[in-house]
Formats: sequence, structure tokens, C-alpha cells
Amino acid sequence: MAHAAAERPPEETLSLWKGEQARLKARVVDRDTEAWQRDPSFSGLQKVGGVDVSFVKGDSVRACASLVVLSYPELKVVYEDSRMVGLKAPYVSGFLAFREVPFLVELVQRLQEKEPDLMPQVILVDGNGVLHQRGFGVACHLGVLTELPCIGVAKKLLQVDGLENNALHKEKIVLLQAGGDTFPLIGSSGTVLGMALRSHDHSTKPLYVSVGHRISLEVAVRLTHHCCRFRIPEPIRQADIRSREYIRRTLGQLGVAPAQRKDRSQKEQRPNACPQGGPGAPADQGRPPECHGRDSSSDPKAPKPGFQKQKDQQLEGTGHQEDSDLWPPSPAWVQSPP
DNA sequence: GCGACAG
DNA sequence: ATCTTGTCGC
Repeated sequence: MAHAAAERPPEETLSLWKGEQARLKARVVDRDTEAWQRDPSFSGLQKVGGVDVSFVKGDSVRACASLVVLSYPELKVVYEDSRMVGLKAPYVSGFLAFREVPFLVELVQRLQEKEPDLMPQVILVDGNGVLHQRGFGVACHLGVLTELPCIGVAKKLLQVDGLENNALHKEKIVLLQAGGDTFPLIGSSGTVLGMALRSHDHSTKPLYVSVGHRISLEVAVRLTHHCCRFRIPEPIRQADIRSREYIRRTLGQLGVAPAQRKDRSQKEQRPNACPQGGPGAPADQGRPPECHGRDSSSDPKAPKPGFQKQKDQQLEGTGHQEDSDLWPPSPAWVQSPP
């Protein structure tokens, strides 16, 4: 039973999740509530958070959740908490929060306990805010559960409410000529759900920014832009880099049973053991502001093939349904209502 | 059966 | 999301 979070939940579960989203959605505040948000240069803003979850290939349970806090406007990491977690829900488009948000809330609580002074004034979330099937993406979810301002930053357009990544959309993207350029994402209802943002002068593929909680779309977009040294906003980029680094260093290439890995021809299988410090040595757990050690974080060598994959293809699975069809391995799906 | 599909 | 190697550009 190493796949607790592998198969799609039954409709009954999805209905409960929809109800939860509808209930929490009523608490979303889609306007500025902080003084720094009104300031042209964001004076007063000093700490920006970023969260992300990386996964262990071939393992539907283990993942690493990270929360980082960066100084603003320097964008230097002043706090990091990366933790291995056990996933309890699978990824289902439209319900990303039920898979990741419990761990993100935990990270925020740990920060509150350990270093309350480093609590971020806003968190950039990997995923959407109100640009969502039911107007309540993971950025809204995290925002409402923590009451912290949150911004949804997606790397791909979620095609909902009439929004399509079609020829017209692509034409608009071409018109984004410089970093900071944007165009609104208007749903069928006529509502502005978010903005496509060219985050950097040298980046062609836009980011899709939407309101998570306690911030206006305009400010969300402007702040996201100010956080970009590269295409991905630094807070999210650092959380991403550090969470996968954590996995790489603790599990290396052996994510799952070494026996069922695909045989890579006859190449040498590196012994691959964790260098200094055993698994018991977190290597960076509650590390105070100092952040000693390697800070290779920001380097101008962002390796990205000069060409894209004309179509973000997703390997359509191997077509194998290797395991049984016992879905809920155990109860406890929905979190306690209130 | 076919198209979609945030992470 | 994950894996993967080289390659092109500043």
C-alpha cells in the first residue's frame, strides 16, 4: 500500500471538497488591506514568503514542502523550512489545495512558533487564486486558512470560464514586449480573473497571476513582477529549488524501491549515498536569518533550452492501471469542518 | 470515445 | 509534479 494518494477520489469526495471550497470562498478578500500595498514603492514591505511542494518520482506519498521568506526588496532568503511530508490526496485539477495546503498551513504554523518575527507579509503561491473552476484556487485556500495576503502565480493557463490557450491568446502573448507587460484574463462572465504577466525582459512565456487573499489584482501583479530576477518569482523559485534539493539529498535517485526503477541501459549506477550528515541531520531545519553554508541560489546561469516544446505535452500516463481499485485506503479525507 | 489536465 | 543531456546565448 504505497499509493495512498494515487487514484482519483470518488465523486462523493469531490462533492465534499467542492462544498468546502464554496464555504471558504465566502471569506476571500480580493482587495488591498495593508498599508504597504497602497504605497507606490511598497514601503513597509520587508518580508515576502514563497511556498512549494516537490515530489518523489514514483512515490505517490512522499514529498517535500517548503516555506521560504525573502527580504524585500533585496530578495535574499532569511528563512527556510523544508520538510518531508506524507501526501494523503491525489492531484485533481481544481482541487490542488486538498493535496498541498495542509502542509503549507503547517509550515506557516511552525514559523509562527519558531520565528514569529519572520512571518511574511504576503505569500506567493505556486498555483492559482481566484482564477479557478470555482473561484477558489490554492492561493485563496492558503490565504483564508492563514489569514495572510496571498498571490496565485501559475506557470500555465488554467482553461476555465471560457479562457483558452488558443491562437488568440497566443497572439496576445506575443504583444507582451517587456517585463512587466500584461493583459487581462477575462472570463465569460466578463469578470477579470487574473492577468498574464511577462515577468522578465528575457522571458517569453508569461505567468498567470491572480488574487489569492487580501490583495488587489493590480498590486499582486506589480509585486510579482518586482520579485522576478528570472521568470519565476524568487520566493517561489527558492521554495522550489530548496524542496527538490532536500529530496535529492535525502533520497537521491532512489525515490522508490530500487528494484522497480527503469533500467538505464548499462550505465553505472552511482552508489549515491548521502554525503556528510546522515538523514537525521536536517542540514537546514530551523536555521535563523544567517543562512550559512551554500547560497548558490542566485546565479545568472539559468539553463533553459533556447526552444520550447511547442506544446506543453504531458505524458499521458503509461496506460497501465497496475493496482486495484480500492480507493480510499482509509477514511479521514476531508478535514474537520468546524 | 475524445479532449482536458494549476501542481 | 518528475526525468533527462546537451546546447545556445549573454
